[in-house]
Amino acid sequence: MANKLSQSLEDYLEAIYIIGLDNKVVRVKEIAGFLDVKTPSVVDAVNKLTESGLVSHEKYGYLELTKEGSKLAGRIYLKHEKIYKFFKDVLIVSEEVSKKDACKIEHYISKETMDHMIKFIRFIESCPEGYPEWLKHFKYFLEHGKRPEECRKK
Amino acid sequence: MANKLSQSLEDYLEAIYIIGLDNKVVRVKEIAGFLDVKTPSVVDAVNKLTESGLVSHEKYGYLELTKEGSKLAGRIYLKHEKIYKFFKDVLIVSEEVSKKDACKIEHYISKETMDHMIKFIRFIESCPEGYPEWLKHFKYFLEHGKRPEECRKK
DNA sequence: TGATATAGTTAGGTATATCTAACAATTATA
DNA sequence: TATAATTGTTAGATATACCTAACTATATCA
Repeated sequence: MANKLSQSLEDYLEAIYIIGLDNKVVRVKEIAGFLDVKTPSVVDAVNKLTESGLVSHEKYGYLELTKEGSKLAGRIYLKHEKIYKFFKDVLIVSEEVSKKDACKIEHYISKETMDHMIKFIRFIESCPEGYPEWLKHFKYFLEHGKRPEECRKK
Repeated sequence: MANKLSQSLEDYLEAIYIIGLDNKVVRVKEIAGFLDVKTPSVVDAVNKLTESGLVSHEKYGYLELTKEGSKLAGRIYLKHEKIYKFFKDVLIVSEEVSKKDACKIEHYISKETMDHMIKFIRFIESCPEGYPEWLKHFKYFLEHGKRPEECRKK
């Protein structure tokens, strides 16, 4: 049914989803604030999403995701969360930058790469020793530009 | 001097750089083939890059990167290479998909994340035991959906 | 060297995604 | 409840990045 969305439309859809998560009513103005655009841009985008059957919206009223829209938005948001987590917890990137990069990259990463990123996180979390030694070493490597002694002399 | 380029213009600049790497003469038609667009699109883009001082191009003649253009293109290409390598060698993603994703993501990744990715690769390569045990385990985890025995019983 | 093939350019069109300014509907309040 | 404030919409402009079709320059070779 719904064709592939542009980056921009994915952003609008995701914004509606995220605003809705806080049990907030979703309005055009909210979305504009969230995405830092003006309201006519939101109206345009929402019209397109409505035509695609992803959003329902009566004029001057509130906005809601359809079942299909919600499913798709959820999938986009999940990607966002996982990429964010990967950058922050594996690559030890600052929260702020991890978030910013995830916002962009979520639109472009393929299924396979996403899948492997998720499995990498799961791999780390399944470490029987808790936080993996090697990841501690990577942290050290980042901070000091070299491996810790215990590691190098092996 | 040169303002930040759009994704599209970065792609054109990088294409010129890559075609040039093979000691090939760079022509409009080559670029069109490389990026899978038509020649008028290339002409448009090249005009913009010329105006920005990144490319020199006499009408109906060959194309060359200026010093500045070459430097910038090299930086973009380096990102591409590193992201590709990270996906392929760390996340064990197929070559094809790693390449495709790197092509997109190179335009959006921030300095910090890029830097940490590069350091992660360097971290792995500096492993005193050669190919790290934990990375072998991740490979196993990917293939079997669980950690290898030796790892779990610890 | 003149005809033809190839490559490059120009002109003009389409789609997306933004904006401002003007206007309309809804909501809040004096 | 009439008026003002807020929110949403429409109309029309701009910029990017493509495209096709028509045209022009350059290169090839008969």
